[in-house]
Amino acid sequence: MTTRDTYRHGNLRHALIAAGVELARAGGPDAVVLREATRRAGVVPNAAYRHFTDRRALLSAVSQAALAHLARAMEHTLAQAASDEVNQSAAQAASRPGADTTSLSADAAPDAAATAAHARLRALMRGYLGFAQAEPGLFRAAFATTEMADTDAEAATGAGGRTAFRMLADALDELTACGAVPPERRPGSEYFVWATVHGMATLLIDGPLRHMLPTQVEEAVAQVMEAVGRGL
Amino acid sequence: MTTRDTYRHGNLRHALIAAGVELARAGGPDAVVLREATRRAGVVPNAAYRHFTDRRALLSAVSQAALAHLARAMEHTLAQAASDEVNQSAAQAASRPGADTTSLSADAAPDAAATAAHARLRALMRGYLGFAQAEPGLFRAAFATTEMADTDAEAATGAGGRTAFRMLADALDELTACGAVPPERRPGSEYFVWATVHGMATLLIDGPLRHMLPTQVEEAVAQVMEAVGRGL
DNA sequence: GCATGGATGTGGATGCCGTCCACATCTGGC
DNA sequence: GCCAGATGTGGACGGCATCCACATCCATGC
Repeated sequence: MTTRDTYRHGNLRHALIAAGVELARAGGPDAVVLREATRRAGVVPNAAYRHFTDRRALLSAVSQAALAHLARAMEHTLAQAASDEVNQSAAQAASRPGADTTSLSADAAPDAAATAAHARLRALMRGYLGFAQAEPGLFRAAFATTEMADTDAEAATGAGGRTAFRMLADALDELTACGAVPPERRPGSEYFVWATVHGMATLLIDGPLRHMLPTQVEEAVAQVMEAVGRGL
Repeated sequence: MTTRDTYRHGNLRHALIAAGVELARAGGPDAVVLREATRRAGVVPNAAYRHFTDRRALLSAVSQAALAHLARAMEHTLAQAASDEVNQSAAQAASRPGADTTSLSADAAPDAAATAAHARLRALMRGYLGFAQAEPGLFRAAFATTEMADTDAEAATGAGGRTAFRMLADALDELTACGAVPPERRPGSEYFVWATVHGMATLLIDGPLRHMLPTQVEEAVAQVMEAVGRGL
């Protein structure tokens, strides 16, 4: 379509990954077909082998990109929760005239920091689950590669430079720091949280909850998130 | 190898599923290749189409078989836990001479039933995770089909006629019956448990915990199971 | 006892896919 | 301005899923 005036400088690599992401979005990891990606990039199949040793290598790059999308979705819900918190605190302050609006944590209940940290963790879980539901193909592709240990690799991060897994871990650190989680339970707790949220995601997009009504889904998700909170 | 003296009577169907299970065991769902399965059954590729409309249909049947294997593994650990419990109770009774050995739940602590029910749930979770680790290819194949809602289908059960999911639900019912889980939290709690244990399984076989030492794995698993218990 | 029709397996072909090898072309550094 | 290495092209191979037409077999009904 658009003139490509040569693919030097590694443009083809990016074009192939972008095409692969679209394929994954529409059909999951199995739909990431090397020949189709090259076709969309307006190039002959073999050209891909100058940038990826394998189909698996292309899929792996697509997977990284998908993980980055996941991380961005979580950043988004996290930021949203933060602004909600500010608004809510402001409203509280407004309803209590004379309170100091600038020190948010000091004027609230003693464990305001803990509830805020809990809200952040919940926001991250919501972001994770929301992404899985909004982009099931991308979500599956993100975890399709057996070498998914690269969850913490370079290209799999959001705008803030953190991976999805890292964001969960950081939220747990915050919970521990403000005393909401006993320190002796902190190590390894990201596995619990990640496992639960990831399992819930697969339950929602591939499992028995697949065709539930949105309200029922919402209820099940809320219930699971509460159980996670109790389990920490 | 063995003479087949005709495949009438649907023998070929079973032969193909068996071959598919072996392929899945060795290489996961993608390794379930229709032509290879027919080759192993000593038959021409097209013969498969008399019994399965599709490659996907074959994979689906293999998936059911894999789910049955999972259910059997869980039945096994459950039975083991039951016998352990008997032995332990017997030992307790022996150390307390004069106690009645025949009524196990009556002579123990007030919540003996609850601890036993907890032990059963833990045994099921161990069975789930153990199967995933012992047979990762089969485990992945079990959940490869998008239509995995058939988790509660005919052929996916163990010897006792229950699916893996059902066994978890029954254990939760027992926990509720003996008061270990508040009744208002019971509905939907199987999603929490299943999600956590399933997510943990994928973490163990595909994720960052993949190359952990067995002792570390054991510790992480124990920790997650405790968190589940708290979360219920 | 035997014909017949539906179920089951065979043969051959098509089109897509991943991947390999040899060749063309472009481009940055000398 | 030339050359070497990087990049894209052309053509080919074997494997796969799937389709159509044909062969064979077995149970059923006469």
